[in-house]
Amino acid sequence: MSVSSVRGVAMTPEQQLETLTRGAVDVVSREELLEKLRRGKPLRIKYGADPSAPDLHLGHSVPLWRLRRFQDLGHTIVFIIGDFTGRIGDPSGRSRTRPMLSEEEVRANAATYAAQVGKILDISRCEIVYNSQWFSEMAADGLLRLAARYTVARMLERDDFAKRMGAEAPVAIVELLYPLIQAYDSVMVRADVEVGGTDQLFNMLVGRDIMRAYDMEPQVVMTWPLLVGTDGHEKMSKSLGNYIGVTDPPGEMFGKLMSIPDALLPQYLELLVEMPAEEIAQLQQDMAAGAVNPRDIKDEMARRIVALYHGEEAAQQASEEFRRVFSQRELPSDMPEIAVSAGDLVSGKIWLVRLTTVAGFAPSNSEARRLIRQGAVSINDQIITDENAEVEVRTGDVLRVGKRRFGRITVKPGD
RNA sequence: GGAGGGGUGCCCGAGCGGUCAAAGGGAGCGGACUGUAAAUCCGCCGGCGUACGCCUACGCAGGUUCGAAUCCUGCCCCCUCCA
Repeated sequence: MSVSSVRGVAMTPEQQLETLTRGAVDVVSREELLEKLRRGKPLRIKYGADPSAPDLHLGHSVPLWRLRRFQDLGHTIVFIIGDFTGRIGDPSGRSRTRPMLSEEEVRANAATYAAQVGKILDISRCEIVYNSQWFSEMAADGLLRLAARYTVARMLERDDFAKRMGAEAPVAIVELLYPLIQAYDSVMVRADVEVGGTDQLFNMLVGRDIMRAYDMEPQVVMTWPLLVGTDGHEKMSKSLGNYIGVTDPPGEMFGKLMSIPDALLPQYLELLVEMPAEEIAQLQQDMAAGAVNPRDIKDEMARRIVALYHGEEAAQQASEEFRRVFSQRELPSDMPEIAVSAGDLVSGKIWLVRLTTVAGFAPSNSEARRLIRQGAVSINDQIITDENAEVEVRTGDVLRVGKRRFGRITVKPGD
């Protein structure tokens, strides 16, 4: 068997280089990568995972799909679960200390993580290692020896340290250590290549220096752009709430993809469905000229992306459902049930504010009142704006709040 | 160790004894317009069952005062400069 074949088609090292680096922002360096490929042995490709946030989103998927190319070419993906750092608790983010994770939590998160990564990579062919394996045994002298290999000045060059210092925001000592920790991982797994988002460039480059300091051949570093989130401005991240999770149900994934600003389309087409640059350029022209409706491009793209994670059929359904609910303003075919206890009804009626909060469509009565006053709440398409309204409900009635919150009421016998 | 600056709502930021649930901006939410796009416009934006009422809130804990985000004391935390 050949290490350099895709579906049986042999590739020369030069062709591999071409495939593997397509769309990359940084490759440090192409020459070194080519050299490694020429040796004809499977390369070890490192990818670091944070065990505190096991929710994979499309932003993560960008480097992961590139790892998939490596895997298809017979190379070995090495996943490092950063449980050591996760257990210490990273005080960065300046507002609150991240919670420390117990060993069980880390394991559970890692398992979730692996399951999600499995949607993109063949996980059975990946090596999964925990960095606590070596760090929990490293004594203070080992850490000091590692720290001695790097200088403060070089560490402070890092963009976000510089920015935070400038903004008078705190930078904890351990944060300076993080790049070293990550770099040492590269030493321990004997990485040939490390890939990540452009925000990881600095850390990964430190990896090269540290590997040299430990007399190893430095890893090749490759970065891909950070995907911008659904808000159209910030990078996709869970904490900003602008993310599309790979485990989002088809309908939700589809809807989120449809709601991205048009300006994001070229980037999404390139990074998520790997549309060739010429095609993207052509589409942009057509859109500018009004020859195609961006909505249709989005629909096509959303279908392709949903299909990657949920299959063709689910993708097709999501598209049709979307059209039905949002274009034609019909009711969704599937709505969550709102259970109302008969005991909550007074002669068949319930306070609308209460109904809204019970349904989970508003976090507080005050919020529910606001929504009602603003005309966002309807029952069976009847908008009700009286916040004091007592409404009659029967099983089967549909409560709607805003554009996208729907529920079908079920009256349960109760005390 | 010394000197100085600062901690306000999800974020930024004004307020510096009453008229403060706290200006302004951002984010978010709702409505209009649409393609669940962008832009724009209007409205909302701590909680409490129906309330010119009550509770919670301006780092934490006390105090002064009829009354404190605003003054005083102690503590915690951040930043800058010097050592």
